[in-house]
Amino acid sequence: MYIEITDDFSLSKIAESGQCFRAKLLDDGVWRFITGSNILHIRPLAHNQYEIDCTTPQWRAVWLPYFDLDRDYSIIRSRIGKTDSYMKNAADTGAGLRILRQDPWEMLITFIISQQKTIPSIKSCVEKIAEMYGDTVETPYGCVHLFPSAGQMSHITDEELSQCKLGYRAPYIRDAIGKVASGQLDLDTLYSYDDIQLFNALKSVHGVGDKVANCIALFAYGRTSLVPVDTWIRKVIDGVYGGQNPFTKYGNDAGIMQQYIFYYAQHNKKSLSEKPAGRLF
DNA sequence: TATCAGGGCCTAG
DNA sequence: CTAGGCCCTGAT
Repeated sequence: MYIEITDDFSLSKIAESGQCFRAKLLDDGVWRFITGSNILHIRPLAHNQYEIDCTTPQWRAVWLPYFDLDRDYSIIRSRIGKTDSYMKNAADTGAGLRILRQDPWEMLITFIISQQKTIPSIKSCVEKIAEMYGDTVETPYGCVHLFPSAGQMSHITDEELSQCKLGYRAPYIRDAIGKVASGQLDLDTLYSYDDIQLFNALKSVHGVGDKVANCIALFAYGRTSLVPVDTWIRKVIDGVYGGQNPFTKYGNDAGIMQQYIFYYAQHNKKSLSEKPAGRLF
């Protein structure tokens, strides 16, 4: 079926944004996204039109919230003040990015893995886990491995875990599996928690620190006021903004600004030597 | 071939 | 509170 999306929406930028690691460009300009047991094939056409291979109820129930399409990102971008020129450049460059609402279990495991790894390395780990333990689904574009549930992963042996190239993170993953599979940590109930409660609950898992907890809260639970500070964001805060956090003043949009800047800094390293708004110095 | 840094976190002191 | 170690991969 066909749909129209008029707000900011770039599949390539979303796929390269460092928040999802399994999105893939297939043949014929078709993108594939996976979340939980849902698989979407989507092809951009002209005039904001997209061809998709799911039903209207599936689109509304799963993919519309997944892509955060009820939020108007172009308005959010337009509210960036002229005094914050670096932020404005980042948002102009990153226009089309969206904060995804992804599966919490997959994000918990994925962002534990992410520490001290490059994005290509994270992708290969996640893909390996899906191949080894996830359900297999046949699609017109080939077979897809879903990300395994905590229950499915609870049977993994230590030897199998080490095959996934997790390194020192293996015991962290083991702890996450144990807590979630046993019900000690119920990721669904966390939706009803406020930001602080959610943050603390996530940090109860071994290997989940401030940065990873913020990533899960932002990229799974849609907590857009939270800002994960990784090495790139750190470079921008220190090098461009003189150590002064530029995100807090954006309130509920702070996490979205973080995503524009992460994308901008990663794809345009020269930007790290840009001058910010003159008023800041 | 060698070296470095990577969407950090834990532990020891 | 801070420094050091960590398991491995992709990039240079």
